[in-house]
Amino acid sequence: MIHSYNSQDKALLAVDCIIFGFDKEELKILLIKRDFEPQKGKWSLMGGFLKRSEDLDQAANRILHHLTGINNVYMEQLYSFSKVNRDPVERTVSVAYYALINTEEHNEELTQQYSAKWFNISEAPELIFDHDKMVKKAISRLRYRTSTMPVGFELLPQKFTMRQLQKMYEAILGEKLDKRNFINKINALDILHKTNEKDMESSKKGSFLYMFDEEKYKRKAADGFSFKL
Amino acid sequence: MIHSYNSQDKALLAVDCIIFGFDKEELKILLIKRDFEPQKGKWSLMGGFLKRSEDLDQAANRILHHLTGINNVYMEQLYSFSKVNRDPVERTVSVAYYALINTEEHNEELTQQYSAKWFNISEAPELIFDHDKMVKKAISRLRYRTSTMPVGFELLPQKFTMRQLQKMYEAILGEKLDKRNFINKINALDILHKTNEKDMESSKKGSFLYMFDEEKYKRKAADGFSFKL
DNA sequence: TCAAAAGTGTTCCAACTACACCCATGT
DNA sequence: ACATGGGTGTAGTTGGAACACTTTTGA
Repeated sequence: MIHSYNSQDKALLAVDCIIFGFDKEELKILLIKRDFEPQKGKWSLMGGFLKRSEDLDQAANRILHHLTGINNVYMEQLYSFSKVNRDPVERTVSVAYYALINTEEHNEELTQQYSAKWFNISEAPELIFDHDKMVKKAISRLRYRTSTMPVGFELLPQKFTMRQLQKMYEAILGEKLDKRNFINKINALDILHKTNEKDMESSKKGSFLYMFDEEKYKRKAADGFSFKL
Repeated sequence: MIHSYNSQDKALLAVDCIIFGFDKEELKILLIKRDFEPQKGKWSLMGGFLKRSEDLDQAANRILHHLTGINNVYMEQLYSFSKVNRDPVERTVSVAYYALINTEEHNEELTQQYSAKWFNISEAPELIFDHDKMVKKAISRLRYRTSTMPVGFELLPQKFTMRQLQKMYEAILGEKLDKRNFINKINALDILHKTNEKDMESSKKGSFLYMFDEEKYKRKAADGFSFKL
């Protein structure tokens, strides 16, 4: 049994980010066309390598920022993928992170300055390496998180309608929800603030805009959410 | 933006295992006295380094087997810990795994051949590095898993009493459960087989022994458990 | 006047909780 | 005979699910 540190194999440590967005109807992921070998030209998650001077959370944020200009978003470590030949060039272990971002705020820059593109979850192309597995796992984690805390305000603009919120949950969960039950439950949580503005784009009648109330949220969060739609 | 693989930093990849056991009354973890520097002599999780020829799951199993003689147990990847100075000797990222094992089957060998020792969760000594954080995270994952599938048959001997099962859940969840409600819920799941043997050790009357029914379980598992105590 | 989305409550049923007494046996 | 843990059922409450009509207004 040899325990000396320097007789051990080392590996490259990559970080790959699954970036979720939501755009009125569909849950989306952000992909880039890989501009280096191997698999140049194929679609890929946002990825990079861990540096000696940073931890994984920092690396994930740096990589996201670097490839998209985005900063300060919700990110969470997902899982580490380590099949021996997952990357054909080098032995690489990849730690996957997922993030939730608001597509409206971040659309232009992304698609223009960076060669990133949003894809509907259901229409995404095949990805390199084991990235498809990562996405699958991220979706299931996102669904779980849904029942744990009121996820996904990160995915919407600051002001949003009940209908948008509902559609977002439907997109995440992959099922239709009842309109009245949904509103009742959301209201029961008591973490929204109803503005007196209306969004006139989606209908003739117009629908009220709501905002997420951080104060109320924090008070609730203290004694632990549990939350089912 | 440099993408060449060989200009990247490499890191040591460690695997640390949180081994849970259950012994009549208390949830336990298995620790070893570290026999090499740094922090020689302090208590530690079971750990080792990833080899070039194996993936993380394999490494976790190898390490567990190597340090305890145990094979074929339930293990699951938990989280990767990566603070820059978490290990003072080398930049090391550690992937934590947790396992559930039956203490009765594995007690002798462990404490004798290997210098491993079981500690009650509440009485465990302070551990090296960030291992305490790992344990905390593992417990919360274990609690979650409890509501997802009938966890913890791994922790009991093949035949067990209702009371043992209940105590195990109480130990995991850290709260008392109502005897009658507990039995009703377990029976509603319909995954146990009642033998006609009795365990005479715990009481004068003796209590029936149950077994986990894998067939029934598999049929249920197909359409997704959801399970609350 | 019609089409399209917004808004709004009630009833029913299933699931969870709380709760107390008798039984079998060894000492 | 008594002390110890084993075993059993019900009533009340709560939370989730199903469900349909009226309102507003732009075209």
